[in-house]
Parts: sequence; C-alpha cells; structure tokens
Amino acid sequence: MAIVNQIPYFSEKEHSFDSIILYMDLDAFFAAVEIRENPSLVGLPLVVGGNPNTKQGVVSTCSYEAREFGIHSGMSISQALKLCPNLTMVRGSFRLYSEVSKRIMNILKHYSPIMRVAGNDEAYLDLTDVVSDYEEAKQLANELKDDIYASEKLTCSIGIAPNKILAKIGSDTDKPNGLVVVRPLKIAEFLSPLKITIIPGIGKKSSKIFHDNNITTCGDLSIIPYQLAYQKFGKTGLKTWKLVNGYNTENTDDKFNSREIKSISEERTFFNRPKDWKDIDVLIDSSIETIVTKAKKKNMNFRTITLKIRFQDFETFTRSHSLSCHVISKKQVKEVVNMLLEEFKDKKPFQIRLLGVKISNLIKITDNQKTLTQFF
DNA sequence: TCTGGGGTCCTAGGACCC
DNA sequence: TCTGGGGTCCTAGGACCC
Repeated sequence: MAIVNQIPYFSEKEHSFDSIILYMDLDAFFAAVEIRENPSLVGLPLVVGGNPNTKQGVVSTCSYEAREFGIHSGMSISQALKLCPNLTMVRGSFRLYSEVSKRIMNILKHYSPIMRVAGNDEAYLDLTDVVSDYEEAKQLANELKDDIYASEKLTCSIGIAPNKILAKIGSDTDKPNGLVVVRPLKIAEFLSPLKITIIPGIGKKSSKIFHDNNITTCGDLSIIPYQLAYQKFGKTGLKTWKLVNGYNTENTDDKFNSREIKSISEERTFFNRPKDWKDIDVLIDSSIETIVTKAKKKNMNFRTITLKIRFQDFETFTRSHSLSCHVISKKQVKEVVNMLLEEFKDKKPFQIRLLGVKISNLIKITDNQKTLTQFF
C-alpha cells in the first residue's frame, strides 16, 4: 500500500472565495444564428455541421428541438438522422458566427475590464471590483442578457460564482436563457444532487470509472474520504473531491490572464481517398503553409514538429521530432515531416484517411530576433 | 453507427545527467 | 553480480473541451 504514502498533503486552507466571476454561454450559438437569419427554421430540429449531400461528418451544434431527439454535438450525422429522420441540416457559415461573436464580446467588455474569451460562444468576466455583492452581480447579468438580446436577438445562459469552474457549472444547470448564482457557502449544497458529469473534464471514460464505484452524483463523491478519492481516481479524483466539498482549488488571480498559445496545427481528412503519395504531399504542403503562416503572423518560432496519420481502420499514430533550436521555416517542417513519414511508406496511400501537422514548443520572438532570422 | 478540426492537459516510459 | 535516486527533457497516446 505504498500509494497511501504518496497522497498529497491536503490543507483545508485553499484559496479564499473573495472573487465574483460571471460565465456567459450563448445558447446553441451556431444554430441560433442560423435560425435568426432564416426564420423558417424556427421550431425545427436543426443541426449545423456535416455535409448535407453526402450525410457525412459530425454535428457541430444543434437546436434545442434536435436535442430532444437525443442529438448532441460531436455525434455523427448518420446517427443523428437515425434518431430524427426529418432533421434539417445546414453546413454553417463560420465567418458569420465569428463576426457575431466578436460583436457580443465587445458588449461584454463594457461590463468588466477583466475578461477571458473562452471560445466563439463563451466568456468569463471578473466582477470582483465591479459589484459589491452577488445581488448586484445578478442585476448586472440581467442587464447583460438584455443588452445581447437587444443588439443580436440571441439568448445566453449565465452562471455567477466565486470561481470560473463553478460559474460554468452554474450556467450549465439552467439552459437555455438561464441565470444561476452559486454563493460561496452554498457550493456543496448546490453541487450535491448534480450528476458527476456536470463537472468539466469528467467525460465518458472518467464517469464510467466513477459509476463503477457507485458514484453518480457529486454528493456521492463528497461523502467518501479524500484519501480514497485519491487512491481510486488519482490526481483528478482528489481535485474533484475538493470541488464537490466546497473548497476553492482555483487561484482566480493568475488564471484570468490570457494564456500564451501552445501549439498550432492543421489536420485534414481526405474527402476522396488519396491515389498516390503525390496527393499526400499536396495536402501536407498546404497544411505546412497554413500553420507556418499563422506562426509568422503571431511572431512565433517553434522547435517541435508533429505528424499525425490515421488509417482507414481508424488506427492513429503521432510522430514528433524536436529541433535543436527554434525556427520559422516551411522547408524545415517539410524535411522533418518527410523523415517522420518514412516509417509509414510501406502502407498504400489509399489506406490513409487523415493527415495532420502540428508545430509546438513555441516562443514569441522580438523584432530584433526577427531581423536576425531573416539572414538565415 | 461511423466517427471533423483546433486546441489543452495529463500520464507514462525512456534517455540522460549529476 | 547487482546495481541509488532525483530532475529534466523528449516522445506517444489518450481524454476531454468547444
């Protein structure tokens, strides 16, 4: 039982709960924009994503009417059609979504200078220095909802809590168009009846492990000793245990700063099976072009290059290589990718389903360094 | 049943150094 | 013949999120 000795020291003095965080999530964002643009879609089970002609691909977002059939994002289109044969499908106009998103994020900016955009349809606001208590935060949230609806005719769900994770969980419990406040002293009580899968990071695999140990709700986890939580479910188990027992494991101070990007990648699934290695080469060249251009725009150099390859049977491999110094060169990426690809050269090109290229180990370069690298 | 794409984070093993 | 231990970096795979 050596593992018992490795249980991290658990102090009850975690971070204090003196922040007030608001989380906003636009309701069925892509689908809602499509419905707004085309009122004939109102009330229909609608999915955005996939290819309506070939019925291939996956659901990106779906309307609440579609969700009633059990459809959810990430599901294959063919499965969604089985659940709802009368499903309406649209491909989606991602440029439009991103424009709408930008306008909404600009509205949010007026409510707090400390803000983190977490995706197209979600953002966090730090209201700690903006409001004096939760009641005032709630009023502000209602104003924000009205503001967004007035200018974009879209609804959102909002959670207000002492940290980001609880604000997000709060908003998830009342959708669409909800507003949930989780006060510091009510955390354990609020979480107790909720399914363990409400916690971000607990997906299919983890929830099965919890279920196999008779834990289905947050309350079920909260009543076991924390040592057991660690032994059975590891580091994340302990972290989750702390959360469901009302401890604040999140340091709100430093986590609000926008994080540096860690990697840039592009991967593509072949729409038609590749005929020869030339087809593969063309796809790789185009991906390298995209990611290196992105890196240049962001003034980033990179050191690690990763190739991802998936075969028709869905077996997937990644191979990576780190250079001795940071570079920004398409030629070098190409050379490394070719080297990494050697291992798979005994396969037939048509067996390949997907190819991806990723650059990571990024560093920001200054203008001085930039002029320097131009000589090489 | 048929499974997109862009990301982050975690784990685990091995190499290597002191 | 039996062989430490801690730290760091690299690589591969996988869970998860939107």
